[in-house]
Amino acid sequence: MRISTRGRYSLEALLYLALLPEGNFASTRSISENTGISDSYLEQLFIPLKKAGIIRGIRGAQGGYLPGKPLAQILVGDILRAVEGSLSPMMCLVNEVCPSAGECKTRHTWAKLYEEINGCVDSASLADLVASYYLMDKQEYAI
Amino acid sequence: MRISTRGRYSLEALLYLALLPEGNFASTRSISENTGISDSYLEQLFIPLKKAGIIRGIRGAQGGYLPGKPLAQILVGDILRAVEGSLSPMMCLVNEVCPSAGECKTRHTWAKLYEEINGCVDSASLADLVASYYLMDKQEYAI
DNA sequence: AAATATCCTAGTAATATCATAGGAATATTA
DNA sequence: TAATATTCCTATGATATTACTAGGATATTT
Repeated sequence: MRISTRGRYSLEALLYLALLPEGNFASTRSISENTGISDSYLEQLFIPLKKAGIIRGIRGAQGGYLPGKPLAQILVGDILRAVEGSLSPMMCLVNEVCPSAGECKTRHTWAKLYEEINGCVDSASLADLVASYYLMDKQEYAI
Repeated sequence: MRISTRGRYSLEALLYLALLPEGNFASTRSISENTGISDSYLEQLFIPLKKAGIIRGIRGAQGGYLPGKPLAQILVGDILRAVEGSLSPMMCLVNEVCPSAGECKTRHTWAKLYEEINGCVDSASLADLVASYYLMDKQEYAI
């Protein structure tokens, strides 16, 4: 029941981009230096993130990446699903083809958990994370 | 972000035991025949479930397994945690030793998700699953 | 043209998952 | 008491997933 490093690194990298001054961008190299995430691994993660419109790449020398849309429109769940695939606790809920869905005694349990997970990760946007980062800096912050 | 077959099989097997007439028990062999789960794999899963008091084993010929306490006291979360370990989406929340917990910008996100997951799986007991199984049988049941 | 990036694909090492196998201990039954 | 059926326990192997690394093509800036 873990979020892999793909999801963790992606969220950390995106928060890094989100904290840049509006309109600025950063290369994988500089993100790597500031976050400790391998830059070649970051490149790999950025492919699906770009495809999902979550980041935008600027090619060529002095290029880099920046958020692909307003921070309030980028949900934590969007980032995680882009790099991790569906957050369903059970594959049978994703492949809509499960033949025994009708008589499955546990399907409801998984379906509810699936909803809760999506609801939770979709309840916060990057804008929210940025806002609570500034709060965190000013006052003592307990988890 | 998946529950593995350990969790899935365990819940299915326990629901099977829960649906037996009060006080009855079943061998891994018969559970296997009725659920399609490999019996040697079931045996493996039953070790931690027994340790957690969720099931009780009766040794010898004509032995078997039965729920270890009243169904209302066996939460879905108890079963899953027994065989899967912590349901935390991020290991750093479990090892309380994360050195950068203080300045971690994403910890709150994971902590909240962790709470939601535990809250969800702990909101239903085996007694609840049994009850909704009988409902499911009587009326047409949409997920 | 040289340098610096993104972009894209392949490969590899480590880890986790999903079992299977075999045997010891224990209880029942004949 | 012997045979049988079962839990109990450990080890091992196969497969899948994760977590990277490497290298080169393409684009842009200087």
